[in-house]
Formats: sequence, structure tokens, C-alpha cells
Amino acid sequence: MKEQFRLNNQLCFRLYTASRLITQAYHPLLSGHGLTYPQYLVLLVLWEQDAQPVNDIAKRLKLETNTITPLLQRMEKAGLLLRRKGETDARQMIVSLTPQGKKLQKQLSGVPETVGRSVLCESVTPATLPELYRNLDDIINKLSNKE
Amino acid sequence: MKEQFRLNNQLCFRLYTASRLITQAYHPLLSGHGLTYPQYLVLLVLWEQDAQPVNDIAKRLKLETNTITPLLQRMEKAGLLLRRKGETDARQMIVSLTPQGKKLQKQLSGVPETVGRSVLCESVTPATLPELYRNLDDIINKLSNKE
DNA sequence: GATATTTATATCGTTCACGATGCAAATATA
DNA sequence: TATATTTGCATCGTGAACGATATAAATATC
Repeated sequence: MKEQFRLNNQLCFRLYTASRLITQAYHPLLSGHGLTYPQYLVLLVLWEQDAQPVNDIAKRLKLETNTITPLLQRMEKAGLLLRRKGETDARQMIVSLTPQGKKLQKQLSGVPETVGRSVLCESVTPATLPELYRNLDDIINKLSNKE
Repeated sequence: MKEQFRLNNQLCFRLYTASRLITQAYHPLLSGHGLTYPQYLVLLVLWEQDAQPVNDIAKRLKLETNTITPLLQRMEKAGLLLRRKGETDARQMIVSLTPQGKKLQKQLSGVPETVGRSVLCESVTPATLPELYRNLDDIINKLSNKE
């Protein structure tokens, strides 16, 4: 048995599992508001800056527009946001929050801390988080360089 | 703008993005063999120990059987494995590799190192990997405690 | 031994991800 | 100003994830 094949040695598997489990931790906090985790990410982006074209949201989340477009359509149908054609560039779709979408920011204000607390443990603490962030950011930057 | 909402502060988003990007890095190495990343994970498990019930594979990958069952069915259809009813317990489905599934182990022997190299960067090195692994394992253990 | 409960897997419906493709608007080039 | 290329978004098909539910076999309880 080649050691390199052992699941215990795989970085990707750990990231994959940790990502799924934290997303599951968000679920009970979001589902009551009819939200999924990727939809919550879209709200985070729009709460920072409202009225963005689809492409800017996609780049921020490092997702393709073919993932985001149907997601935004569902959120529009749910009354959380509006999509209207850009005035200066008719190819763009400008996505903006409805009052309902804005209101969710207050209602979900406890979410980051709740999830944060559920993740802290022996080796992951406020003191060690910056190094973990640096590792993940470096991996993300390394892999998203497309040239 | 509440600081806690900033996407830059979110651990889950980093894990989610890093996981997706590494999975994408596997893609060109696996797609030629007709494999997806989750299917590769199943092979890793079966290469370690052949002829396991569905439940053992699911637990190892921390996935539900309703995710794994259709995945295994697709792999069976692709000729990579067999599913047969357990002899001692007729509820179980024992999953075992076909010769083709076993042969892939040699053909994919370069994959772990290739992906590993594509991830190493300034802050993620052979020296810092153990600490990163420890962080991720702690998060995974914390969140998968179901009691 | 009959009934209830648990366990192992499967099926169904919805929502991502993402490669491939299509299309119209904007821009570049001839 | 025609034509070509690029850009922004949408559509389609496939394969995960996962909550909810179903079903049959094994086990526990009466």
C-alpha cells in the first residue's frame, strides 16, 4: 500500500470534509430564513456593496456565472434581490437587494459568531486563526492564478 | 458595515473556496480516467481495504449513504467496482473493486504528488503541513461529534 | 413466536458546481 | 462602416450533497 494514497495524508480530503461540515453548521441558522449557504455568501457580498453586476459577485466568490445565475434567479424569486439590465452596458445584469434582502442583515447578525464558536477548538483559536487564514489564502491564490 | 460580516473574515468561505479549487486541480488528472474527485475518494478507501459495506465507506468519507449510493452505482456501471449483497447480513451491500478498479491504482500513482506540488506555496510547506492538518482535523472532529 | 424497533441501503426532490455551448451587446479591426 | 472578436450572461446536462422518506432485513421486546 503506497503511503501517498492513504486518505489520512490527503489535504484536499480534509478541506473538502471541513468545508462540508461547516456548511452544515450554517444550515440550521439559515434554513429558517429560506437561505442556503451559497445564497448567504451572495448576501454577504451585496451587504458590503449593493447593486453589483453578476460578474463582480462571481469574481468575489470565485464562482462561474453559470453557477451564480440560477442561484440569483432563485433568490430573485424568493424576493431577496432584483436583477435589472445595466444602463451603460446592456449585457450586464445589475443585482441589488430588496428591502427584504437588506432586512436579513440584522436578522442574521448573530450567525458569524455562532458558527465561529462552533469551530473553535484546541488548535484553532483566535490566536491561531490568522495563520490558518494565511495558509488557506495562499492555497487559494496559488490555485486561482489562471495564467 | 459590521466587521463580522466581511467575507474576508469568514473561515467557511476560505475552506469552501480552497476545497473547490483543489478539487478543480484534481480534475485534469482524473477526467481522463472517467473519474470525479468523490469517485477517486471511494477508490482510495477501497484500495486501502477491498470489499467493504456501503456504510463503512460512507463513514470513512463522512458522507451519507444517500450521497454514496448513487455514486457507487455510477462507478459500478463504469466497471470500476461490484456491489453484491452481504452473506451474513442481507441488508448490507458489499462493495469490491473490479480488476479495472484495481488497475487504476497504478495508473493514478502520480496524482497525490502532482496535486501536492500544485498546492505548496510560501506559507504551506512540508514543514507547516502537519499544523494545517491538525487544525483541519480538529475542526472536523469538533463538528462531526454528533452527540 | 408475534410485534416493535433499529439498521442498512435506496429513492426522491432541490440546490449547487461546472464543463460545454449559445447569444446578444460591446469593442476591436479591417 | 462592415466584419471579427471579445465580453457578460444564460441555458443545458451531469454529478455530487443532503434532507426527507421508503423498504427490507436484522434485532429487541413483549
